[in-house]
Order: sequence, then C-alpha cells, then structure tokens
Amino acid sequence: MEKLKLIFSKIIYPKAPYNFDYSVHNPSHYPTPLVKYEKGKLWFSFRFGDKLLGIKFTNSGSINKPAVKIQIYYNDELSKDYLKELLKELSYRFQFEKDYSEFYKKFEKDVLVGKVLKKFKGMHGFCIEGLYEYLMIAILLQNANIKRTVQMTNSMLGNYGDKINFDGVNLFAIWKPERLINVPEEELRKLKVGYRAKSFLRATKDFLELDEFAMRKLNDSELRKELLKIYGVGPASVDYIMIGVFNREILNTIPPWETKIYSKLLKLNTTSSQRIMNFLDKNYGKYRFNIIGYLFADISWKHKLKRINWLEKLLPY
DNA sequence: CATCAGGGCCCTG
DNA sequence: CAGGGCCCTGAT
Repeated sequence: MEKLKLIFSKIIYPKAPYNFDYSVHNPSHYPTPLVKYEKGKLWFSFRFGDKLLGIKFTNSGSINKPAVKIQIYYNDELSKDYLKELLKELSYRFQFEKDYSEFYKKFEKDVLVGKVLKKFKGMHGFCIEGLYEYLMIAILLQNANIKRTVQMTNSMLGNYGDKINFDGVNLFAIWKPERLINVPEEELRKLKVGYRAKSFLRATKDFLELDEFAMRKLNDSELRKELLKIYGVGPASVDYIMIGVFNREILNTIPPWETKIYSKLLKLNTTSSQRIMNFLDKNYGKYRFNIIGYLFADISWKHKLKRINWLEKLLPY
C-alpha cells in the first residue's frame, strides 16, 4: 500500500448556489472502497495523467457562498502545470462552474417539483470516475444485482486494484488498463465475474485506442456511436456513460423500475415510460433531465436517511 | 429440493 | 430483427 502525503492545498469557489453534500455524494450509487464520504467531507482516489493521487474535499462555505478546500496527496512533488490541469479536470468532473440559476428560476414555483428544487437547490451533477473507471463499473453493474456487483467489485479491486492511504483513510483505485490487459481471461473467471471476464479485457483493449478528451468535443450522436463501438457497452450503459463521464443531459428512456417511482412522484396514473416522457417533455422541456435528477436525488436521500417502505422493493439496498 | 425468470450485451440465424 | 447464451441470485 502506498502512503501518500499532503502536497498541495487550495480553496476553490464553485458557482453559487452550490450544495456541497448533494454535489459530491449520491446515495443511489452502490458502495465501493474507491471513495469515502462524510457530511462535509469527501475522500477519493484519483488517477490523473499516470499518477495516482488521494484527494480530499472539505466543505468550507455555504450554499450561497460556496467554498471547497481541495487537498492533494501524493508521494512526490507535483508541477505547477500538472496541478493546473488537475484542478481543471476536477472542475469538469464536479461541475464547479455550472450555472443552474435559470433552471431554478423557471420551476421553483412548480406545484409538483418546486419543493424538491428548493430543498436541493445548489445540487450540481458530478462523476468522480473517468471513462476507463466508469467502463469497468458499467460492466460490473450489468446483469447483476447490487450484492453481486459489490462482491465482484471487491474481488477485482483486491486482485488488481491499487491501494492507497492518506489522511488516515484507506482507499482503492481501479486498476490501470495496462495492468489488466495482460491478465488471462481464465484468471479473471476464477473471481466469479462470469462472462464479464471477456468484457473487461476487450473493453480495456478498446479503451486504450480512445482519446477521452477528444471525445468530449463530439456531439451527442457522434459520441453515442463511438461509445457503442466499445465491447460490452450497449444501450443501457451508454446512457449512463454519456450522462456521467461526458456531462450530457440526455433522457431517452426510463427503465421500467424507475417508471414506478416517477409515476408516484409526479402523481400520474400510468407507469408507461412513453407517457411519463411525454408529460415531462410537455411540462419541463429541455429541463426534463434535470427534473428527473432532482426527483431521484430526493428519494435516494430520503431512503438513505430513513428507509422508505414502498421504495425498499425497488432500490436493492 | 429443483426450476426458472431476470438483467444487458454479443453474436448467430 | 429475433432470439439464444452468458452467470448468478432470489423467488417460486
């Protein structure tokens, strides 16, 4: 295990309103040892430009006067240029600069969602993972329930992940693609990941041919096309990757189990994906993606703090 | 105890 | 485009 020391510290000021906790933690994500969250604090492993860092965020402001202390841990010095690029990348992944004011102004008084928007005002989208990490996670999620996903994740990390220690916390990082590419498929299969063994290897191989940063410049349909070329990425994963890794605000279909949630929250008496979509389109237009995001955040946080009975059957943990 | 649906993707027909 | 196969969990 690598013990990292504090190398750099800086306070940054996200675009207000910014709610720290809602913008760095999503209770609907399955638990992994890649990240640790406590109210007002976030620790995570971060591979950037071939260096594996430990990063800690501390909330140092308020929703209307936001400030985040960023501390970087590493085992060596970091150049000015590297740190500059790193901060830029963190700003991208955590949407520090994103302005949601128009959205709030428009729907704050909405009968159905106004209350939720007020409660979650200042929630920015975020995705800690880069394309490679997210690809691996997408494969871990496919055809599996949470329990199985967690078990597969831990055995993969235990065997190929990198362990770091900083600020008193132990975390893993997803293995480097170059590390996994040479592992025989049979060895992976012993970890009870099933046919995913092949997907990990082929997706890794495909990834090594890609330029994630160039892909950010593609439009939605070009990007989708490129992502679908990656072995193991299909219509379900591609949406999550586009939303997470590439910050695209898309909402094409609603998975069957989620339709049950939204029909309830939006007081609709239908669970038809198409009808819910039409309703969202008509009432919220281009903001329908954000509306769903806020509604989903609301029930996820409620569920985290106090189990919701009717949700228990839908959310597996 | 044994079946078998379900979940997301690839591949074949 | 439809449908079988992959792999395991959990419901029947």
